[in-house]
Amino acid sequence: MHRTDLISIGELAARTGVAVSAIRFYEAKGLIEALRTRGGQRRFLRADIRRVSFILIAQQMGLSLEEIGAELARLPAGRTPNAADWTRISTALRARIDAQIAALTRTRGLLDQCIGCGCLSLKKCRLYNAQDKAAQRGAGPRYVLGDRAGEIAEVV
Amino acid sequence: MHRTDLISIGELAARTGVAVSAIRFYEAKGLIEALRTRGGQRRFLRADIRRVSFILIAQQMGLSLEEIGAELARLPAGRTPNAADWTRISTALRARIDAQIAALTRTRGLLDQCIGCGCLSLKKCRLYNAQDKAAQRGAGPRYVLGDRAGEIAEVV
DNA sequence: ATGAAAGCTCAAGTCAGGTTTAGATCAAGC
DNA sequence: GCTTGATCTAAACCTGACTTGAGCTTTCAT
Repeated sequence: MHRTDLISIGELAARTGVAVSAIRFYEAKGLIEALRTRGGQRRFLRADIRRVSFILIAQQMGLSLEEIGAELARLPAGRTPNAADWTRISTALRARIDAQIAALTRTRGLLDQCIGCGCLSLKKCRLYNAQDKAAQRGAGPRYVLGDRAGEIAEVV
Repeated sequence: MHRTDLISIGELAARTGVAVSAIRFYEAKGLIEALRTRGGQRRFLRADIRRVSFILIAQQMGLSLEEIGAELARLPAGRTPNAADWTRISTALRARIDAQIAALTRTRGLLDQCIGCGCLSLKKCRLYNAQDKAAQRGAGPRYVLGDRAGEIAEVV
């Protein structure tokens, strides 16, 4: 069986469902590494499919690329994450999800009290004042609006 | 009682805990409106404190500024949201939060199955596939990883 | 040997939700 | 009247996670 050990960026992209540009981006960020052909094209190891998979899954769990990079960097010498690594990391992720769910549930409870109250007063509103915001992930910067709540003075 | 009807941007900022720059930003986005002094400085109605409060709370519930703007625009002639509006909107928000919690709970269940599995195979991984992130490039409905998944999952 | 497809680099653009900066002007207390 | 602090505008900058474009080069099947 002839199947080469090295795959092109296009193949890596196709097999992971990630755009070619994203793979270059990950490489630039140091999340993955590539060998080069004489002509300068990238060649990846098959194991990198797994590595990219790891990135995607971890990302879905809410880790930033930076955090993912930190996890990957912790592995010995460019090793691809294996089962043991995944267990360690996914266990940590579970805690994270638990916290997110708890925060949302708390918010929902407050919202229930708010429905029909209509106070819309920052001073009184327990919903607003609840410290835990729903930790939703998405595109763009999330500016944590932090501890300014103390400054909020009397509202109309 | 002398208390002016109109407040400066600084006072609005202080009373809502929002930065002055953010208030100008909201105005630019059409979320709030300001009168002007002869000299060109903004003057807000006291009711705008409530309006900004609405923005903050809705934001906390996960609405984007665009969505918030749409809600505000729906109110008659620059009116500030009142109790009835809030009830309507917060009821909708509750559904949204319910959905978020449901999604997270589902993910957590999958993660539990994943912990210790360590497959990291995009083809098999129900966690990843749950998110339904299909690869839309090129020909073929390759569900990522394609035919060589066995090879890839072999690390386990 | 050739022509299309895929790849390369580097710079810049995108979106959200703002903040920062610069230089000028306004409002108000003494 | 003067000074000080608040405000003004416009534009640039920020993070994160990428994408897009321009202009060339490499690879591969025929």
